[in-house]
Amino acid sequence: MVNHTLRRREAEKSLLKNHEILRRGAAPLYLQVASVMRKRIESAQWGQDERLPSLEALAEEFQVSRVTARQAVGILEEDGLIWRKQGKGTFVTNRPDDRRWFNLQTEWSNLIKLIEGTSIKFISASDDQTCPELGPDDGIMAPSYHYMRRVSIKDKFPYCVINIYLDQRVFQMAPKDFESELVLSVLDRLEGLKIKRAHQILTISTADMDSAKLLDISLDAPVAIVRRVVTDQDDTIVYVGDVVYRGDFVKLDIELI
Amino acid sequence: MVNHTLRRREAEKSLLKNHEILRRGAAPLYLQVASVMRKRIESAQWGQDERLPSLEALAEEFQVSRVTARQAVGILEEDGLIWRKQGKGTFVTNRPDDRRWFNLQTEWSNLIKLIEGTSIKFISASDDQTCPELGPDDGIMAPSYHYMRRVSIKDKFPYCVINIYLDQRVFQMAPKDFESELVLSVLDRLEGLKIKRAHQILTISTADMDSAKLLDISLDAPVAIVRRVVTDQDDTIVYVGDVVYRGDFVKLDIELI
DNA sequence: CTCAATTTGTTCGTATGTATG
DNA sequence: ACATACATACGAACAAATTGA
Repeated sequence: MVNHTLRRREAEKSLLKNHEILRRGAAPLYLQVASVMRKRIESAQWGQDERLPSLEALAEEFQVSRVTARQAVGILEEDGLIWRKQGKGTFVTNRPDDRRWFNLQTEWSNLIKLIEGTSIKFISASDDQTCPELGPDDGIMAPSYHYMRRVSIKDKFPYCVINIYLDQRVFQMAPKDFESELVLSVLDRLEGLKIKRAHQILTISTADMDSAKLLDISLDAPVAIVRRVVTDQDDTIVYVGDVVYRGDFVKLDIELI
Repeated sequence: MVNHTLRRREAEKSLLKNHEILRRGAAPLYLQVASVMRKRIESAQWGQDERLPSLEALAEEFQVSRVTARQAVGILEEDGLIWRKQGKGTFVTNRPDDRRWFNLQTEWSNLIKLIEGTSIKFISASDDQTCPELGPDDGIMAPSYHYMRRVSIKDKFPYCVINIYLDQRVFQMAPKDFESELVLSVLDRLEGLKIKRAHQILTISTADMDSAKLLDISLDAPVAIVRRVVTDQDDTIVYVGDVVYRGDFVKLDIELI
C-alpha cells in the first residue's frame, strides 16, 4: 500500500526509479498506472490497434504485481480505450479525437470578442465588497466593488469559474448590461471610461472545492488561474477578475516574433 | 473508502455536494481534506496565528468522520503548517512566503535573455531524429533533426524538462555552442540564419513518468507544456522544443493593452 | 493434430491502509 | 483506543484461449 509517511520523509533523493515515483503519489497504485497508460494512448505513443505489452511486461515496467497491472488495464477497458481478448492480448480501440480547446487570448480586442457559443450561468453577486489584495504596482483601489460569481459554458460544458470585482461606481453606470453580458465587453464600450491598462497573470494550480464542484472535475485536477486587472485613466483599479479554467481545456497561443 | 466503480458510474450529476466532490477524487479522503486545508493556508484564507475550526466543525464541513478530519490535520502538522495544543485548539504557524516563480516570456527578445541563474543538465542527445508531428501550418520539415533532452535548473531546483529538435544542418553550424548554451539564444545570434516566425503554445496537463522523475514531483502534479516552433526565411522548421514546466513554478504575465 | 509458449482470466490467501462509529 | 467493514496490493496457482512450431 502507499506509505505516505515514508513518502514525506524521503522527499529529496537524487533520482528515483519508476516505481518510487508511483509510490509517492497520493492516488492508489492501479489508478496511477492507469493514468500513465491513458496518457500514452491519448498522446498516440500507443497507437490505434496497437497491442499493449503483456500484463507481465507492464507489471515489470511499473514494478507492481500482475493483479495490480490488470486492475489498471481494467480501468482503461471501462473507459473504452482498449479491448482485451484472452490468449491474444490487449489492443488500443479506434477512437475519434474530439478534444475541445479554449483558446486564451493575449490581446484585449480578441479577448472581448470571444462571445460566440459561450453562455453565462449566474452563481452569486453582492454589493460593496472589498476586492482581493493586489500588488502595489497594480493601481489605486476603488472605494468599493460589486462582486459577481459566474460560470462560463461552451457547448454545454462549463469551462471556467469567474469571480469579478467591479468598481461599484462603474457597475452603476450600466448594471443591467454588466449582469447579463461579458463584463469586459461592456467595460470596453462604456462611455465615460477610458481604459489605460489591462493585464492578466496566468498561474497553474489544482481545483479548489468550489471550482471542482462548478466545473465538474475532481479536486486534484489541474486548472489555470488567470487574474485580470483593468485600470482607468486615473490608475484606479476598476476591474479585478479571478478566473479558474479547467486545465484540460486551456490552450494559449503566443506569437514570439 | 473511495468507491471508484461508483465514481465512474455517476459521472454526470447536476451539482454535487462538498463531500461528494471529495469521494470522487482518486486520493484517500484524509489526504484530500488535508490538501484543501493546505490551500486555504497558502492562500491566506486562513491567516497566520488564526485558530482553525474545531475537529467537529471540520468533520461536519467535509462530511467525514472526526477521526478522518484529525488525520488530515495531522498531515498539516507534519508539514509544519500548523501546531496543536490540547484543550486550546489548532493554529496556523508563522511562515515566510518563499515561493519561487518562473516567469514565462511572451516575447522573443525577453525569452532569449533569461539565462541568469539557470543552469542546464544534460540528459541525452542523438542525431537524425524525426521531429514530432506538427500542424500543417507550422512550416516545412527539415530532412533530419538533432535531438537533445535537458533539464533546466534554477537555484538548485529543476523547473523544466526540455526536448529539443534542431535542424541537423543548423546544429552543425555551431554544435559546441548548441550543446552548452541555451539553444534559442544560439539560434538568435547565428550568422546565416534568419528567423521568420517563432511561436509557442501552452497547454496544461499532469506530469508523465519521466518528467515527474526529473522534476522531482508526483505523477498527478500539474505541469505546463510549452511547444515552441521556430521557422526560418524559407518556412523551414528549424527548431521544435517541447518543454514541461513544474506547474507550481509557472507564471505568465500578459499585457492586454 | 499435438504440443509448447504466450497471454488473459479467475480465485485463493495474506497483509496493510482507509474510514466509520 | 477498539471493533468493524471495505479497499488496496501482493504472490501464487490454475484455467482458458490463441498462436505457431
